[in-house]
Amino acid sequence: MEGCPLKEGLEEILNRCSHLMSKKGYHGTSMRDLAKATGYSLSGLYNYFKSKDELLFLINLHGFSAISTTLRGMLESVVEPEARLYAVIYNHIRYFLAHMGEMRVLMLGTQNLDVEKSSTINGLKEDYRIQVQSIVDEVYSAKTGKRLSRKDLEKKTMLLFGMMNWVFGWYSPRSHGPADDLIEDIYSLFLRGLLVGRSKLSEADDVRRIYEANKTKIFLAEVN
Amino acid sequence: MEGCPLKEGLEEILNRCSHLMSKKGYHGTSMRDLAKATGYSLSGLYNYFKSKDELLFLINLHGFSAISTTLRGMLESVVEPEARLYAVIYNHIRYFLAHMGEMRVLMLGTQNLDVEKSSTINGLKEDYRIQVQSIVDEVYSAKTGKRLSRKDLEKKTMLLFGMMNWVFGWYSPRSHGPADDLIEDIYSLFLRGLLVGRSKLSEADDVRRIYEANKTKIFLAEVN
DNA sequence: AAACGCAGCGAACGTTCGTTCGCAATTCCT
DNA sequence: AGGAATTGCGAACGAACGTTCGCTGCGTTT
Repeated sequence: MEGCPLKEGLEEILNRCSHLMSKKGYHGTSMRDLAKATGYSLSGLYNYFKSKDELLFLINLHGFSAISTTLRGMLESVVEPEARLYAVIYNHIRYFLAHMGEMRVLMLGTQNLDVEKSSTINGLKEDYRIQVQSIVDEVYSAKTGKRLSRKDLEKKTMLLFGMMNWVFGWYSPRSHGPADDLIEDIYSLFLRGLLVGRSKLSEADDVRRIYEANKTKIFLAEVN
Repeated sequence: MEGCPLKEGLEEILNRCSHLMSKKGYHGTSMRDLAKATGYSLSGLYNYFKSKDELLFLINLHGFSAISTTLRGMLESVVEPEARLYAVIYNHIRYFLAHMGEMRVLMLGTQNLDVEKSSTINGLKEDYRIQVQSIVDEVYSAKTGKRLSRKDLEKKTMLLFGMMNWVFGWYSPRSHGPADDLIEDIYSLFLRGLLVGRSKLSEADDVRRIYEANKTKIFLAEVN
């Protein structure tokens, strides 16, 4: 993947804009808000991107390129399958925490973009997913000698992404300890859970029956 | 928790509105869009809620009350710690999949609501989290004889929520198989990962160093 | 039968939205 | 030095926003 540096000043603008958008959402953040937050005038912003859509596109482009590129760089120097999995998680969480606003915007999706822009982003997203997925594949094969089906591989990988992406919603170093510990938690939980086979629960059928029986009685909590 | 039925017709309105909002976001969905989707006129909608804010509040209120209530109901009939954990996951995923739009809106958060409304919602959210967390506590104690620290307990619980909440972004029965299998995947991965202790990786320090060395070289992908 | 309250609507309100335009200042290239 | 491109801004545009108003039916109560 080729690279080109960002226009002078644009990266800082993207940062501040992501930060705002991550709180209020794309439509909830106005160009006037963005102007105020970046220190530019409303019309002055249009020297850096030619529409609000393009701003969202640039944030997504920058984010996915960056996290994918740093991962690729790391993997060049790491060979052990387990260490490669660790590197994936380390890179993702570290980048995530250092760029909360940006990553939050990426998570909100690109439904607002036109087809061309959003398929460019989807391509990058897919590339990154494949990178991570192939590491999961590697580590599973190396440790068990068996191979996961594509369906299972995809599912496990997505569970890993779930754990990693959800941290934005709850993690604070102050109450949950250093990020490196969090990374090790995710690594341990995922790796152990991945390698140990599926565990059947004998009461599973009972649970299902109980759910079906209960699900009709749904009420709205009374709010005085 | 007391309950009261919803105003006639409101539940259907909430459903359709959540569905729209889950795609475009709160600010991205206009009252005119909602009117069109529900079949009411723009002004007619105001007979069911007195502002767009209140609509978002009602969706959140209904969602969190429902999932929390169904869980409470299930847990009354399930005693084995492992089965209780299974019930938590089963309930969450099943409800999630049956109410994708609503749940997606809940995930987007309540930053747009005033302080009173959003703290009501945060209370419900917290209640639900505590329910789940105490089950994780139970199952860990029962199987290991030890007790997790509050910090660790919170972290593990949040990793579970991450796996469960992220499904909205990728799961489709057609390509990933039946929901019951997904539920068992999450259950197995989480339970095994939870019970097996932390696994130290000897190369962890190397990975950290490599990340630090690489992270300065970030470029924007070239987009012809 | 009269009075009332409720569900529903079209039209309009004031505001805010994303974007454009014309023009000044600065920087860059030759 | 001088023209061209870039960076910046205030003012204004039409469109879309959430909400309100006054009115029409309609079912229920008195």
